Amino acid sequence: MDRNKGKKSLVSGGGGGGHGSEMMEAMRRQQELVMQLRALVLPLLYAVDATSADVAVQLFDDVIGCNISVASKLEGFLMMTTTTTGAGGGPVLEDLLDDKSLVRKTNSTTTAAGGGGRTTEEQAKKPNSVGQKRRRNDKRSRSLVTHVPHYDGHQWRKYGQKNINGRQHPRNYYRCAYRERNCLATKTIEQQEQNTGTSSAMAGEESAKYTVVYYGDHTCKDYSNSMSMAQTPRQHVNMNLRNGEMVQTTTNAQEPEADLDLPALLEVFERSLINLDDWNEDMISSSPV
DNA sequence: AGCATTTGACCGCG
DNA sequence: CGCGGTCAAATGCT
Repeated sequence: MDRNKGKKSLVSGGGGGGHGSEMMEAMRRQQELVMQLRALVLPLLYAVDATSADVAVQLFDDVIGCNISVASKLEGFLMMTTTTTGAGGGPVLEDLLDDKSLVRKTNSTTTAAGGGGRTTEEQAKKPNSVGQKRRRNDKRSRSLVTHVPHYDGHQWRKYGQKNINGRQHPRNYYRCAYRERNCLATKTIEQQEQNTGTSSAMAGEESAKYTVVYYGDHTCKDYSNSMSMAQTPRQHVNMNLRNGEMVQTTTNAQEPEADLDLPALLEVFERSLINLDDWNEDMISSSPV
């Protein structure tokens, strides 16, 4: 069957049912573009003027916050409208059916003395425990290359690190910090191997590029200040550009969501719908720098 | 003391 | 069977 699994059928012609899907894709694309712009601008701006860069961080954060908030509500709205039969709206619901946590581990496994000193006898004792690992869904993944992989406006928690064969740098696995909030968004960050010209060794650290691959969508609530920050002083964002990572320890995650008029929003977006024909979901934006 | 990160093991898929 | 993704206890950090 010509299901939309194999290819991106929803962005091809634009005919038929889902304007909402196109709008979701437009929102996602907007997120990616802003993120790329942020990753491109911030390091340069910080090298010049830290104060202006800080303002830029707030602006970027605000833009992304608005975008994600709208996208989240739009997705919820689409799921409500498509209901069960899903006349033409299918892909979102279908993707959300990835219930990996349905089974998890049913065994108690109290003897799991995991971590560093696990003995070999214990792993033989529990063949069916330690949860079901399912291979990541490769569809709907969005990747980008950036110098600052942490400037995506979200808060992530690292849950794994793997050494990929034949690569210098390991691959880091992150999940949304609000995974308990049914947010299944994950991402992987992997530093690209660069053949440094032996001239400047520290340039490798400073201008290291990272391949960030995003999986899933953020269905969590508002992650931070979102769109009502014009009045709030908001906390400071610590940025360690030397290490290439941003330490952002926000604790105000309990901000309620703002009310949005989704029908009006849909109307606005229908009037200015972005053309998505040339956007691949696998776009590895080779930013030439 | 609580939480995020680390890190070895487990497991599904190709 | 090996690789890659995830889990979860241990460890480190604040």
